[in-house]
Amino acid sequence: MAALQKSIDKRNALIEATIELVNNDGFHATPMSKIAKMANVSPATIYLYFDNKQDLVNKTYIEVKSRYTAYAFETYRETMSVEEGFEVIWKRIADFKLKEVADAMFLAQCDNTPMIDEPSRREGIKHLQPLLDLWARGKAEGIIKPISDYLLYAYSINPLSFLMLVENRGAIKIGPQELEEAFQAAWSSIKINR
Amino acid sequence: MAALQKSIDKRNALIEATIELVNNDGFHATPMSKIAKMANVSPATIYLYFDNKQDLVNKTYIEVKSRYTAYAFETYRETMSVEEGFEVIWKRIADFKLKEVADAMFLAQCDNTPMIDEPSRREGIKHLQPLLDLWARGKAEGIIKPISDYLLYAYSINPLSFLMLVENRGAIKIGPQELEEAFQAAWSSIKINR
Amino acid sequence: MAALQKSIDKRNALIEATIELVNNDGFHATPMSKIAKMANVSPATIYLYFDNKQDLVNKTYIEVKSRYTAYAFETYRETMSVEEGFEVIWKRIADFKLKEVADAMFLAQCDNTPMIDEPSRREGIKHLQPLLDLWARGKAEGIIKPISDYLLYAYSINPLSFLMLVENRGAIKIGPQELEEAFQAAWSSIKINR
Amino acid sequence: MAALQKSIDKRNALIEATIELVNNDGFHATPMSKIAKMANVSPATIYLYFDNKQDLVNKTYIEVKSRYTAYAFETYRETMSVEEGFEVIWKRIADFKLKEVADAMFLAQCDNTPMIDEPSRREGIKHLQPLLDLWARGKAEGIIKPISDYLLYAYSINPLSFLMLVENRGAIKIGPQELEEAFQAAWSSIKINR
DNA sequence: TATGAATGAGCTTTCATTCAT
DNA sequence: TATGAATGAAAGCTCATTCAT
Repeated sequence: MAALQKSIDKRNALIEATIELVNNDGFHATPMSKIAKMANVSPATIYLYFDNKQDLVNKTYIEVKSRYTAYAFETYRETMSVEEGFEVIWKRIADFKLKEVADAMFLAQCDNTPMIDEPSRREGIKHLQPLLDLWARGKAEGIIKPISDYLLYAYSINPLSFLMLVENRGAIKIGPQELEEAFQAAWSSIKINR
Repeated sequence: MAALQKSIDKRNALIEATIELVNNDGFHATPMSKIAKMANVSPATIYLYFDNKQDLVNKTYIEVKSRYTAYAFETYRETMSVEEGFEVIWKRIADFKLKEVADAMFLAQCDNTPMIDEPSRREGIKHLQPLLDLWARGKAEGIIKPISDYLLYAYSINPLSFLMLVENRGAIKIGPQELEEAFQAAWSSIKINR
Repeated sequence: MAALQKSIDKRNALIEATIELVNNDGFHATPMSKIAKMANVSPATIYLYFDNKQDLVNKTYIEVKSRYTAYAFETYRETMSVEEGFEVIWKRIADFKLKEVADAMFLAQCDNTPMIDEPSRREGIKHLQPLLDLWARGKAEGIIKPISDYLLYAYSINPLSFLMLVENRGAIKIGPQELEEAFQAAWSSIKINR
Repeated sequence: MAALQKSIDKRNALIEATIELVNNDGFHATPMSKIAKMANVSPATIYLYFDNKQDLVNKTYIEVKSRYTAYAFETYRETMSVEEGFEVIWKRIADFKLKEVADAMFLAQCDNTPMIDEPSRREGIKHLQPLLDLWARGKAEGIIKPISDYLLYAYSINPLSFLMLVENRGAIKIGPQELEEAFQAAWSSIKINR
């Protein structure tokens, strides 16, 4: 039990170190030895938990992506109306991107870079299903535009990544008002106008 | 004259090789020797045109970014109405992102990664001014929402990068219809509803 | 214990390889890879023991210089008379320079070249103090000329470096007779004539 | 004539640049391109005057060595007595080493380093003959010790190189008094005591 | 004679990975 | 399970030298 916990702790420490270092320097500029040092283990120990560097970063990606989706859907219930459901999910996602900055930046880098392999990428999207279901419901009810889910995502969810990045580079501050404006922009872009 | 042209050709070949290889493998996974080989020069020759690898990628970024903005604004005239102007610019940008795929992917990687240094990043944004001016006009005329330019960009322009990426990974095909839908989503998100 | 010994052995092998190769080819003409090969380690292993090439040569210098002074003063006792003391030290130095040829040549190159950094140079001279003390005593007793220690060194000790070099280039042979002549010349140049 | 002069000027500029740069950085740390730049010529031009880098430094050595000996013997006449002759030559050499610092440092580096090839080294000593002749005369007259010329050189001439070096590193200042003391030490070491 | 552009070879150093313990 | 020492391979970069002009 204690031994198992220690193992889990080490694995976690490695994942966290990977996130922080890759965020600062990028994947290839981050040596395994540095990750090991930050996680307080020997470089050789990494290979007890992961096959190689690519595997480490793939697994880190999947882990972070699943934290992201878990957070996104935690308060959402399928009984909610489409409008309410979307707002609940959207605000959780915004929350995550603005508060869990390290995780969010890591995902942004993974998603725009050839650093993650395809299988892991696919694994990462899996858990987005509840949002797709909500959209399907919204389309059926004539509330959401009948367009590709990718378009819906591009216009309602993805802008949050961009906003998180520029806030992080110090260009803007996203307060409650900006958040509300952002939500209105997101909703405007995908809802059907009557 | 011929000598000067040959120099320009070599510099260009290096820039193009950098774009293609960084797109495929990422910045750090692309060795200078590979760039040299693809540009048909010796590794040492790169250093006649650029100070070092960082300088090469910075200059490539600035070059690509300026191609992008030049293309974006080529058919836009300040005499156009806000609606017309935005549509013209938006469609040129969409065109660029979907046709000049290599350039667009390169920019996406640069913008989401710590691979470009700050001065070059700032240099890169400079040429976006006409769009900001148009938005200012639109806000004054009560056509565009009075919100931060970053928000406007996040919702009306940036989604195109995401769409380009997923199209490139083979997930979707952006045809004329999807483009029109995307434009409507973009415009909906930033225009004021009456 | 055995591991520690192996570490020390490797470090020593690297130091000895550095001396030999720098003697033959000079500092900059000696690649790290050649040093590694001669010490029977991988090039990367050098960097476990030394920060970089400059550090390797600095540390080698300090090591050799301290062997030199240790040898020079080993049989000297402060209870000896000035004459006896000087003769004892001088002959030990001569011994060292003529027998430990590799070490002596290495020092000659370091001392006449910008290849060692200043801090290491200063560190290297530290241990010459007993000779300076002996000279101070000699001056106080009216046996040694009251002139700068640098002058005393230039005329009584430094010529041995020159003789070692020319013997090594095959121009002369320093036998017992030449050594005695050299000692007389050294002593003549610094003692006060009555 | 003017063309010839220009050629000679370029050759000289290259020699002088070599001396200065090798003094500062050492032979191998001095790139041909830097020498070319300092001499205000193209790198390719060096190869019109010298076969390669080794040849350049060899020829520079010979040139500097011959300046040195020319200076040393300029005021000496074979009609002078041994004592007077030695003093005249010694003081000229001291003058040279303390005033033509760049030349003297360059020679010190060449003489203690494997950077000059053997033929050039031999060529360099040739012109020392008048001093050897003087010593032969001194030995015949019972004024100079009947010992190897190398020993005489080691004790009477070579110390000046050491003194020049330490003065140059800022450790001492060689004024008229120190010079006289040095001369006395030199003379003491080689003259026969009666 | 003189050049600037070009380069192949080789340098120092780093790093993902392994291995003896 | 855990490690620190070790390394082969490869990276970025430099430089003596050449070549087209």
